[in-house]
Amino acid sequence: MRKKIIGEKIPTDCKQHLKAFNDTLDILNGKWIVMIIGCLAPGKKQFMELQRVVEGIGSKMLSKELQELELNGLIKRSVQDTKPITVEYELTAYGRTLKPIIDEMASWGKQHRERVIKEMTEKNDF
Amino acid sequence: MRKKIIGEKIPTDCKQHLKAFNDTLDILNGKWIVMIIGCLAPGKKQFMELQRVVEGIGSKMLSKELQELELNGLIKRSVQDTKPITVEYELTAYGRTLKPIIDEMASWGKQHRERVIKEMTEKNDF
DNA sequence: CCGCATCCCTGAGGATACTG
DNA sequence: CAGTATCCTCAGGGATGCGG
Repeated sequence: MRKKIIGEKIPTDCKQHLKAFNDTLDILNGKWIVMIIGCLAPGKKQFMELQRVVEGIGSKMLSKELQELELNGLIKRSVQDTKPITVEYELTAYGRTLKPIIDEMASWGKQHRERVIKEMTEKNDF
Repeated sequence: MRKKIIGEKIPTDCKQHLKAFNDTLDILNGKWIVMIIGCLAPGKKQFMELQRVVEGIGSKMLSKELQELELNGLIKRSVQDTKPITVEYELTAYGRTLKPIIDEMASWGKQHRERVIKEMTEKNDF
């Protein structure tokens, strides 16, 4: 069975814009994806290191998300033939092109959170 | 039970950046959310109009997504006391602040799709 | 160390039917 | 017209255990 690289959420061919948006959304949508990207941003890391840093993720999910990222060309996997085999993951240049989007979303989310909290305290709604 | 406005995907308080990102992601994540926003962009619409334009969505989902959007202050709901009651939905100014993000994601997704397709045809991988 | 296989559970989302 | 209620499905994701 082929792996899904490009999502197919939209049934009718309405609005390419939408399809394109959903492609991006699908990629960023994994529960740990962005955290992994963030952890990989400073430099290459091994599987174990990632699992320790991302804390909370199981090996299954980590491996799965890494595969997805690799399929999409966002990270590079390289096997080192050390004693017990080790594997290094690193962000590709292409992977870094996601940063502006992630940052913008984070920025919007930050001000949104502040906005919501302000509203709540004003209305004394809790 | 209180409605969820701000997501709580991240357990430990690691990285505010991440939390902020996920707030935005949660909002945009509904299957129909962006399509609804897109349909509302040109101007106000009624429930039925939306359901017709978005085609494929059921009334349950539409109503649920609209409520979420309203809770987040992205759209405004106004009841008209016409013969059989009608309701109008419209994007708020705040809701429009999402446009840059949506556009950027769509743009990235578009070039990503092209990139993937190009790779596939090159490798003759299918 | 790096994963894959397996089982299980939860929640998003669809179908359908019903009210004001 | 504008929803709400109910039931059902299915894929995302967690826990655990095994093999190279």
